[in-house]
Amino acid sequence: MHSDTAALYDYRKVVNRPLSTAKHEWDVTLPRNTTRAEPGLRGLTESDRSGPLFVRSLEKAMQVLSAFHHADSPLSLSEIAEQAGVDRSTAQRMVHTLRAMGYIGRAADGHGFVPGIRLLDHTLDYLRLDPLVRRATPILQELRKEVRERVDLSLFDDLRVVYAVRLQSKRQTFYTTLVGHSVPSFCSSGGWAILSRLPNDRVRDILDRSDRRPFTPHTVTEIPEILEKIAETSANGYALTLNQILLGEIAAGFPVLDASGDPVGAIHVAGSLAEWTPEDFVNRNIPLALEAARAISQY
Amino acid sequence: MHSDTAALYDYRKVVNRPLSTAKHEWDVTLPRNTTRAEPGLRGLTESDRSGPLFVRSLEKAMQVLSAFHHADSPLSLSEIAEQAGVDRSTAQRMVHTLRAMGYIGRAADGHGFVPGIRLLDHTLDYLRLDPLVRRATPILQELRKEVRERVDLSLFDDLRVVYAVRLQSKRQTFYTTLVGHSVPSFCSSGGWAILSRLPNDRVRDILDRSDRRPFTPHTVTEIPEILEKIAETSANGYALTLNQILLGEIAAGFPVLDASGDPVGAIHVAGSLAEWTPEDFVNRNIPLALEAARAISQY
DNA sequence: GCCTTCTGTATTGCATAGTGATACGGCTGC
DNA sequence: GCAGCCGTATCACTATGCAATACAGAAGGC
Repeated sequence: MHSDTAALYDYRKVVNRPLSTAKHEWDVTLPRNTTRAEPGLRGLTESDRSGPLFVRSLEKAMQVLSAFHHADSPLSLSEIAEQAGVDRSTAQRMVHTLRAMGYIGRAADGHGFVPGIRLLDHTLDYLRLDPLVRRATPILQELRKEVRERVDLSLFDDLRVVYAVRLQSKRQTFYTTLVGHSVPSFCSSGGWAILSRLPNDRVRDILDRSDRRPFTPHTVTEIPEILEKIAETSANGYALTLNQILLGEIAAGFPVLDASGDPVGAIHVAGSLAEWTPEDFVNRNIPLALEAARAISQY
Repeated sequence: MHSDTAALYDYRKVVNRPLSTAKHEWDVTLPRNTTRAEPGLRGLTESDRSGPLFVRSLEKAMQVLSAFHHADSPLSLSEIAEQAGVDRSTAQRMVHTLRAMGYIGRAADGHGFVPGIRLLDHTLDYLRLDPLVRRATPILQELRKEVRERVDLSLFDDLRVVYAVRLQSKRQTFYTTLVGHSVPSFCSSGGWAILSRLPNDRVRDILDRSDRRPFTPHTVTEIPEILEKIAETSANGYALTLNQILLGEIAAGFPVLDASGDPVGAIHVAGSLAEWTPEDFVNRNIPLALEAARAISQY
């Protein structure tokens, strides 16, 4: 975990963060800031960024691709330029090149651009090569057979956790099926599970830097309260969240550790409060999931 | 569908295709060439590639990222350089930059590089913004409730179809859960379903350009026979494959059409020949899936 | 033990490759 | 009809990315 702190990059400085404008179908089923979590702060400072090894045109290209992070429909060239913080000419060249390679496509109606299917090839590479995903997948499938609820694997990425493997239950919303979706560490069951295995100062640092806007009226946003929850999690060996990200959702998170005992991800079981009392949910699902999390961990 | 044929790019000319060396766990459960399908031929010719709008450094960067397509473990800089067809210095600069942005990470043991988690952000963008994925997800979930087998949505990409939504059954292998996985059009149920809605010369062209190596002893590889299967598919309105990609697998594929009637993807139902006779499989699952495919189509 | 061969990282002068202002024709909507 | 977008095309300038080369540390052979 400490290995990569040298190469850091705060991409948020260069990618503008416009307010998300809710207007599409799933916005009514999910609080509109569900996609809010941002990629991990990597804080490569100006010094590294101006180093002779840093390829600025590539940086711009990735900013162009990232313009879609805040989009909810196809983007025009000017919109891409604006979102990416580059001028129209640069956007034009980058889009042209990315399009030639399949990383950007045209929208179905011919107006505007959308992410290209070739991106999914890299998704596969990531999932295939990640040792955690490799190890977890069969175990998660076993677990899913026993507990008939949603089961996920999420990966720790600083202020957020990113869903990498998703096994569905019958009740689903759009976002709860998508790989790549992420939620903040500070208020998710996976986040608490991971934070509970991190040193205190690291936890403080993460909470301090987190954008702690609530997802539901019940989202815990005050640091003392979060710390309390994390302490509970630490004592129990798992995290239990009610109504934190989604109203009516109950979720349990279990830390997954690497060989040196550092948390690298979490597995989750999530159900509906309409079907479960918290007690039943815990009694029924926790033991199996705990066992699964231990089996995946290498510590 | 015909809109984007101007921007073409044959990335295979620049990315070497080494033989895949099987040695990891899932290679024993799957034929080793299951990942063989290559990203769609986009054949941007030298003319476009040397145009003043084409950013060569970006091309090299993406080739570097694509080096992982043929990897089954972390890659060293030299390996990346070799796979990507660039010199070590270029690989160094690209890796440095991509790493700073989170698109490449170090392997857990500190030796070599692996794809970075930030790639999953773009996965999410792709899935969120693709109209087909949006429309299909809830319908696929409905369908999954009825037929208790594996249900997928795949997207047409020239010589291959790419899995974008995957709803599991109890019996699973590693690859059958991963988004981004792709299989050739010429021998998959989704591929046949799509080809059955394409004009004849287009089908011929695709078959001619396909690398038609068999996946199993039963894979249909001869063009006349494939054409026959496609004709059947066309007559039935769905494709039925036995042992084509995976031994013991039976799969049905259903074309999904866009507003102008062109096929843009397919949905699948897949089961095990150990549990189903083909007749039962057809009788039990086809009607529901056909209806689902129609509901997703916009034609 | 030493020697070879890998790793990943760092430096530097040169010219090419990317830059960005500016222009154009084709839509859409007022 | 004009205004304002869209995506595309051109071109002179110089900043930017290039590739050869050098380096320290780890791994592996013998």
